[in-house]
Amino acid sequence: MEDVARLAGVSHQTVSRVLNAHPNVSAQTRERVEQAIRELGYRRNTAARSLVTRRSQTIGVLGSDMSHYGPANTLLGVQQAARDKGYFVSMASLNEVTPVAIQDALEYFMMQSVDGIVVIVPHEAMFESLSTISMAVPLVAVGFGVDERLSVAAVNQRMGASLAVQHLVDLGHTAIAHVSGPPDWIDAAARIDGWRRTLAQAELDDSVLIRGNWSAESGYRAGLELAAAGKVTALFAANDQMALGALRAFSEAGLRVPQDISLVGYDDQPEAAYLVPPLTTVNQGFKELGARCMQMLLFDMANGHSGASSVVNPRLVVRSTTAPPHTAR
Amino acid sequence: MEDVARLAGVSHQTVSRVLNAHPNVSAQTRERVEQAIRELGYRRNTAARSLVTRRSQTIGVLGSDMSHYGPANTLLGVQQAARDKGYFVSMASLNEVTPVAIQDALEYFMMQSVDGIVVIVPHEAMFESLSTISMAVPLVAVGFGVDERLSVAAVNQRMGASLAVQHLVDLGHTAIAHVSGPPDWIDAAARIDGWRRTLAQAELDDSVLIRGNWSAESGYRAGLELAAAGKVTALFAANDQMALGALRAFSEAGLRVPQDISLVGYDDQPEAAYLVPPLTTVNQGFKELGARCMQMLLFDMANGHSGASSVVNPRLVVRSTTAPPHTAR
DNA sequence: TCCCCCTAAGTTAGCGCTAACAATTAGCTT
DNA sequence: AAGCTAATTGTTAGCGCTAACTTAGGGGGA
Repeated sequence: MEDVARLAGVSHQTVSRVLNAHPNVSAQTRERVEQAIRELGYRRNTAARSLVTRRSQTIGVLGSDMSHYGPANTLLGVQQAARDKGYFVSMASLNEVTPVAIQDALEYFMMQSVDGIVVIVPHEAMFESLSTISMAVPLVAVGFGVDERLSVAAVNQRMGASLAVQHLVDLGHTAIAHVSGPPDWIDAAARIDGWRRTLAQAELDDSVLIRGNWSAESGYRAGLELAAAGKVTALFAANDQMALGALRAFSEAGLRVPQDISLVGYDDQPEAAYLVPPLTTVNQGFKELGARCMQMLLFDMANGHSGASSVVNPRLVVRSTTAPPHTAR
Repeated sequence: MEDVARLAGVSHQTVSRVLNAHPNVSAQTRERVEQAIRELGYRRNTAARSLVTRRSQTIGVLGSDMSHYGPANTLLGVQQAARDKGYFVSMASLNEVTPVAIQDALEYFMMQSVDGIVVIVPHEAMFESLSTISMAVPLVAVGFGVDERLSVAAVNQRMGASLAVQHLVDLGHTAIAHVSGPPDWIDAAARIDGWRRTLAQAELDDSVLIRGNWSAESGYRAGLELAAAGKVTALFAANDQMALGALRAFSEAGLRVPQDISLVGYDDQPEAAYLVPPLTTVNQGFKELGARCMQMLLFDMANGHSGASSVVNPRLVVRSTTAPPHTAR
């Protein structure tokens, strides 16, 4: 910085002011300094800066199940939003969701003196751990229910499920099944709940619930089961992969989609538009979720813990796997 | 640190010595200091430490395609290894593999003054970009071929493919097909090559190559195609998902696995053991890969750029989808 | 016994930056 | 024209740590 100052013929403090966009620098000086910075390829030393400002410009992201579409994309969304806001992202991932592992990971972030933490661990167990821990830095949890002890950013899963189911109801379906994710996943539970409530509101039967595990395989098995029973005209799958499995099962069983049975997925994975037929599904907007996370975290970092929540509304994407029941060819 | 020193009745430098495991501290003093640290819950300030030592204890991990099994698990492996070695992990992910995006991400890491960089971008295009860039900090690339300009840690994909194909050859198969990944992925190309070479060595035909895209869907289509043609008795799929798709296609086509057709996957994803029948596949050892990455990076960080390479050998996991051709029931 | 050396501490300086304050200049107002 | 304000720049101190140097106390060999 001293070198830059010398080259620009100013003091190091003026260079600092230029870098921090301080208002009281004349346009001419600013230009000279910027020129010198470019010329020398100067980069500010983060450590020195952190030492005096007492912020690291780093946020910690704690994750688990990163091989799944939801968590992986939430991480990407948060990462992108953080980078856009000038923050660095440090990550730690949990192999197992236990209090000890969580504690360790948080300790690791404290050692790094992160300015804030985002938690992407979509299990009920995490919520319990988190709500008993008192944190030294702001923390935003992704996907949990509203709770004043925690700042939360989430996609409204119940609404997403409602959107899907209501769409089927509106088309005239009266027997609508659901293949769910593992119920210890918060999102899976919320989607089951949304499915159930929407059916209740329409005074329809909610007895056909099949427990899946997110895999195409489990969707396939569910599809086979439903085709054999022949009791429903529509299926709401808790993710696109299970929908894909079901699609195959239906085709094997000689059921045409959507003429004989309608199908709605969840996630709007890129391939959803390219299935045959293209899958009606629910888009969760992970970019938006990531941006909201950062926004909340920045707010909490500025004003202290808020316990607020920010809910992103999912969007139904209607493609070709849904139609009124028993459509003539 | 001053507080700790006061409580332990020593100078702050002695505290520093204890924290850095300096030899010239008496056991008794060390104990007193450690006690004081525990009592006060003291944590060393990373920024101050970085400022004087000129290292950030942070490595940057540049990734892409994090929704795929390989990249995601490599990231996890590197992350774990880094944490074990006392390093923090900063991540940046690429939405598109272009020189500009790569340059931006590397610049971002330089701003953070990372001590080293790991690149997990399994595309040919990345290799070209990287080998023209000269880096200010050590960089280890994952999965590229050996090249003295780059330090590389990789799984020996050709060997993995060989293991799979040789296993089929040893069982007596003479017509062995391959469903590959997209050929701009380095791993996909290497597996094709391994398949081809092993067949050549056994003087077998390598004409049945089907280009897949990693998805179960593409494996399914390949399976259908092969079943219809009826020319091969074995299929080597470039990942487990495609193997899964093929498995279903074979079953639809009335082909029994392994009696009528043998199948080998690649990746050894957790679910591979639970397919029906359990899938013979190739295990890549991402933990080991991550550890090797860190080991090389640490070496390069200590001794300057090495251009060395470290190759992890994959392991064939024989389960139930492979058998000699045309086995009687 | 004396001196030297080795061990276990303490003291000092400075890493590169920003905040707070001080100083200078220019531009008004009266 | 004196005096005041505002805008711009410079000077100084210190963030919390480690490296390098300094000091104080014991042994052990001559």
